[in-house]
Amino acid sequence: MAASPSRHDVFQAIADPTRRQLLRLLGDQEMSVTVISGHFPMSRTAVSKHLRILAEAGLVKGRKVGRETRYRLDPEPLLELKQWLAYYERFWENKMAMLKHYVESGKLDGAEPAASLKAVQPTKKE
Amino acid sequence: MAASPSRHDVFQAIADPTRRQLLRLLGDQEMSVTVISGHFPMSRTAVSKHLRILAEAGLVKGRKVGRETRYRLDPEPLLELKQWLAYYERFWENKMAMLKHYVESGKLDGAEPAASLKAVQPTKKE
DNA sequence: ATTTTATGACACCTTTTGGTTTCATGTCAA
DNA sequence: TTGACATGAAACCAAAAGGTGTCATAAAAT
Repeated sequence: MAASPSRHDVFQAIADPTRRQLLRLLGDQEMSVTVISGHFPMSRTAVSKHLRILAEAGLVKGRKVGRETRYRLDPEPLLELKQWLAYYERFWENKMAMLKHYVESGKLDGAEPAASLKAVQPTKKE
Repeated sequence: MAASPSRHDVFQAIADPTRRQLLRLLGDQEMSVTVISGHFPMSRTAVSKHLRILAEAGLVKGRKVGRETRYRLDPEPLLELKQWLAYYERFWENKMAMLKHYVESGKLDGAEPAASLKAVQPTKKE
């Protein structure tokens, strides 16, 4: 499935639900592959391959302890994601500003703001 | 390629580099499919399918204007990503705390902190 | 020394992805 | 009305993803 090192980036790595679960699991504690596999409804081999992909992305680190390999989370690569996401902050700000405007001008009633966000930017006919 | 509505989530949507470029592009301004395609080295149809996936994830909205469809960014679903990411803040804090400890104990010199983060948690032999 | 356990490497299979080209349809312009 | 343009849908394809089972090997336990 995976061949050359670091063929997977953070974005790909977190795209899979199983791998996101793995990250959650490994944040709490270091665990061996077999123990980790116990938490998933798939084969140990499959889990192992997910771990490999996460490792390629730098999101987990494996450490050999006798005959077992223990994996743990390394959150550092998530910073890239955080930075990528930061770019879009300004758009949220815009949305909030527009929402505020609409609310103040009485075009929106007191409906739950979060649900209203999607409708804030009007689909203006041209 | 895609059949049922909303078969793609945000994590999958942003996993592809082309789609991330699309988001960047559509943040600045609303654009028609043909114009968008001009920015990419692939066929218009291919771009159109990426747009579809982004739309399924709610990240872009399409609006028909005469014979063309103009797409624009909708950053709202990125909030889910932001929340997911927020969970890992505490790990960064831990890392920073550990880094601070190491620096103060003189085990790390004044080397660039960002580059040192990966080495902060020592691979302790058991 | 022998056996069991933990893991990674392989070979293999099916589905999904990302891309292509072609075609049908709706809209705009002459 | 006729023709050009914009787009989405469909059929097709190669490669990657996600899974399986088997096997080889190293370490532990008996």
